[in-house]
Amino acid sequence: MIEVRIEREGRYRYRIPRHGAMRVDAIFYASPAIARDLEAEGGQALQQLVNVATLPGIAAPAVALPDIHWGYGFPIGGVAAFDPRKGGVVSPGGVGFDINCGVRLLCSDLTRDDLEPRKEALADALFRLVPAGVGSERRELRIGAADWPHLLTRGARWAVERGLGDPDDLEFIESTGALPGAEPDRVSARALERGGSQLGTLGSGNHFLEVQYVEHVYDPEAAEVFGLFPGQVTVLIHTGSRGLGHQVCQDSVDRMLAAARRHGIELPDRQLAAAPIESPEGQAYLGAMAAAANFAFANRQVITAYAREAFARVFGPGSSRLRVLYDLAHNNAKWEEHGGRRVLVHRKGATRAFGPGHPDVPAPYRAVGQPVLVPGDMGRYSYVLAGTAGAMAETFGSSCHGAGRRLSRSQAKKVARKNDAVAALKRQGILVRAATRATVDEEIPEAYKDVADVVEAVEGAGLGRRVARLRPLIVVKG
DNA sequence: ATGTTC
Repeated sequence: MIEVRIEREGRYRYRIPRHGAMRVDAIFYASPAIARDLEAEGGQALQQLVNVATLPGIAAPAVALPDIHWGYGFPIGGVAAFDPRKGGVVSPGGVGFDINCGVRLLCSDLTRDDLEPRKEALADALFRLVPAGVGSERRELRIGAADWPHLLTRGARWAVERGLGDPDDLEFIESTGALPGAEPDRVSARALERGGSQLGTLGSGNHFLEVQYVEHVYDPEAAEVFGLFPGQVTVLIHTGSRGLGHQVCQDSVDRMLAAARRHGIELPDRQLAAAPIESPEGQAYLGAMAAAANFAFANRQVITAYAREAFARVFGPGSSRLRVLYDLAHNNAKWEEHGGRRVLVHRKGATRAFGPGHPDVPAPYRAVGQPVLVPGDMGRYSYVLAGTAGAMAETFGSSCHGAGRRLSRSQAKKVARKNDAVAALKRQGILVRAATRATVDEEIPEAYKDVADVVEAVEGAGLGRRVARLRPLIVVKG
C-alpha cells in the first residue's frame, strides 16, 4: 500500500503533497471508483508518479490522468514537464518503448446503412491491405539507405510525397506529421533493419484498425466543426513506430543509466534513467526519438493510404475520401510553452489536448479546441473529445489516452477461452479479422476498464469535453 | 509495445 498522504481536492482531483525526495507535488485525476482501484492495486502506479516527481528540473506538478497504470519507470497515463534552465532531464522511460504511438481518425462520407451490406467484404479488404501482427511486414515499401534520412526527418510528408495520401492530410496531424530536431544518424543500424520493412503495418498488442460509426453526438456544434454526424462511418487507426522505435528506446536505456551516474542524478528506480536535456546523451536521445516519432507519423499515413484503397475497392473509386479528422501521439517528449516557460513535456500514454485558441490547433478547429481521440475497447466504444482551457492550466495541455487494462493478458486469455470472443463480438455486429487468436483473446472487452468511466473523470475535472462516441463495426488486429 | 527472452 502506498505510504503517502493523498489529499482529495475535488470530485475528480487528488494531490500528493511534496515529501521526501519529491521536488514538486503530484496531481492525479480519477473518479471515486478509479481512485479505489488505484489504492487496491497497492499504489504501484502512484508510487511511480511520486518517483517521477523526484527528477531534476521537473516543472510542477507531476501529472497522472485517470487511465494511469504501472509502466516502465514512469506510469502510463502520466505527464512530466522539465525545465532545461533548472537542470531538467529527458528520460526514455517517460516516453515509452513505442515512441510516438498514437491514433488517427478518418471520416468517411458513408453511413452505417451504406456499410452494412458490404461489411464482410470491407473487413476482408482491410485485413488483406493492412498487415497486422507481431513482425508484420510490407516488403513492397522496403526502405533503402537513400530514403532513411528523408523519411526520418519528414515523417508523414515523406509518405504524401510518394503518393501515399493527400497534401491536405498534413494540416490535421499533430505537429503536421513531423517532429523537428530528428537526427537520423542517431538511429542504430539495428533499429533501421527492424523498421525497414515495417512501414505501413499495424503490429500487435493493443494496436488496431477499426471501422466504426458515430453512435452518439454530445456536442453538435463541435461535432459539426470536426465534420462528424450521427451514423457516419469512421476509421480509427492505433499504431506506433514498430520495431524501429522499440530498438531506439532499447539502445538508449543502458546509455542513459550511465549518463545519469555521470551527471550525478539520483534515481529511485533504474528505469527512470535520465540525462540533462542539454547534455550530449540527452541530445542524442532526443534526436533519435524525433526520428522514431517521424517513422510513426509516416506509418499511420501509409496505413491511411491503404485503408482508402480498401474502401475504393469495396465501394468504388471516389465513393468516400476518408478525410483525416486528426492524428495525435500519446508517447513522446516535445518542446512546448506553458506558463511563459519553454519546457520539454513527456507524455507517456497521455494525449496532447490543447484548448481553444491555441495556434497549434488546426485553424478550422481552433475555436473549439484540439480533437482528443480516446480509444476504448473493441466491444464498446471510443470517444472524440475537445481540448479545454482547463487542460492548458492544469496538465500542460494533456488528457487521457484510453481505457487502461483491468485484467492481465493471461487472465484475459482464460476468460476468452470460456466464451469464443470472436463469435461473441460477431453477435454484437462486430467483425474481427486478426492475425492470431491469442491477440484477440488478450484484448477482449472484459480485459479493459470502461473508457466511459475514464472520460467521465476527464470531463468532470475539466480536462476535455465530450464531442462524440464511436462504436466499432470491424476490427483488424495483430 | 516488442523479430512477445540478443
